Amino acid sequence: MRGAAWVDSAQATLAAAGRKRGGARRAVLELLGGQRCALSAVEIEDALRGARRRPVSRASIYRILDELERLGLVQRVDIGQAMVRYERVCGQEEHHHHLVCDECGTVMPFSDPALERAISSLSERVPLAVSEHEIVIHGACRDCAG
Amino acid sequence: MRGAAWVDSAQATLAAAGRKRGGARRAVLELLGGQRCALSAVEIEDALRGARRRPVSRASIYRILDELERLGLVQRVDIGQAMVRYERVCGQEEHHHHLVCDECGTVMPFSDPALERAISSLSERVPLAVSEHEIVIHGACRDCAG
DNA sequence: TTCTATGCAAAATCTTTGCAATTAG
DNA sequence: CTAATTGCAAAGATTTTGCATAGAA
Repeated sequence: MRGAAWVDSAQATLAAAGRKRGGARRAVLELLGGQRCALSAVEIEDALRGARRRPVSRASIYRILDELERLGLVQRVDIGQAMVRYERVCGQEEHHHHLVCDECGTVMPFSDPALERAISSLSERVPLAVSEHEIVIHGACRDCAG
Repeated sequence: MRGAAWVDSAQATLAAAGRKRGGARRAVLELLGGQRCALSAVEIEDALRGARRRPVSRASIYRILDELERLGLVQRVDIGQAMVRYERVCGQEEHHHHLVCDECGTVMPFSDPALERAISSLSERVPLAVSEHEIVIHGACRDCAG
């Protein structure tokens, strides 16, 4: 699913849930739609204030992200720094995990079929009704490793 | 490595780094030594105040955890809730990951050789000098799933 | 004595909530 | 008109820092 398609589908889901269309939420949706990887609330606020987009107050950003998460349109990603990040959910075809550079904080996506197989086989043998999983690989990126 | 052995080895590492022995740090070390899985700073504070242990101020807990992490004696574990947890590092033989119940917040350890193989093979093909990895599986525990 | 360790209080972050004003349907 | 949306400000929660005192070597 491309970003624009995700925005449309998100708007439809929101409408079906009885929500109205506000400018703040639209700005957040469009930003996330153009994003490949996870952003924190603060990064979203800065991005919306910086560019030619509509500035959105931080409280609204948190409320909007919370609602999008409840509707399954974005997912929380915990990759450290005691901060929550969110990224859009696009179904299996874009399922991925994260590489984090502990030096500069850069986050990159990756995916690996063998890893997914190992996880899904494991999920059946675990004392938990598994809903999702998250893999974070830490290290030094090429720039920082020198 | 058992908990007591880890405490001793941690004390030795601290001494080698020129640190002196304070009561607050000792209490934190002994608590972590007896722990199988990750604790947050607040959980550590509560545990130390509650039991017959020595109460330690929160600021000291953060400073101590930070130092232990720099010395490689504990590692941060980011399992969500926008909160950092720490657990002792015991070498490969106790390497594990985490199951998190999103309902009640319970955290359980697990390990899986197939998963580790997939990760280590992946680590060589990734644009990052990998230092560690973290896997979190979310879901509902048996109590909460009903 | 000298440098580390610690507690307390204040500051800095990140996140949530209450309330009033605005806006979509 | 009615309910959802939003911003602002205040409250909460987690983490960090400054400073003075206590403690170990």
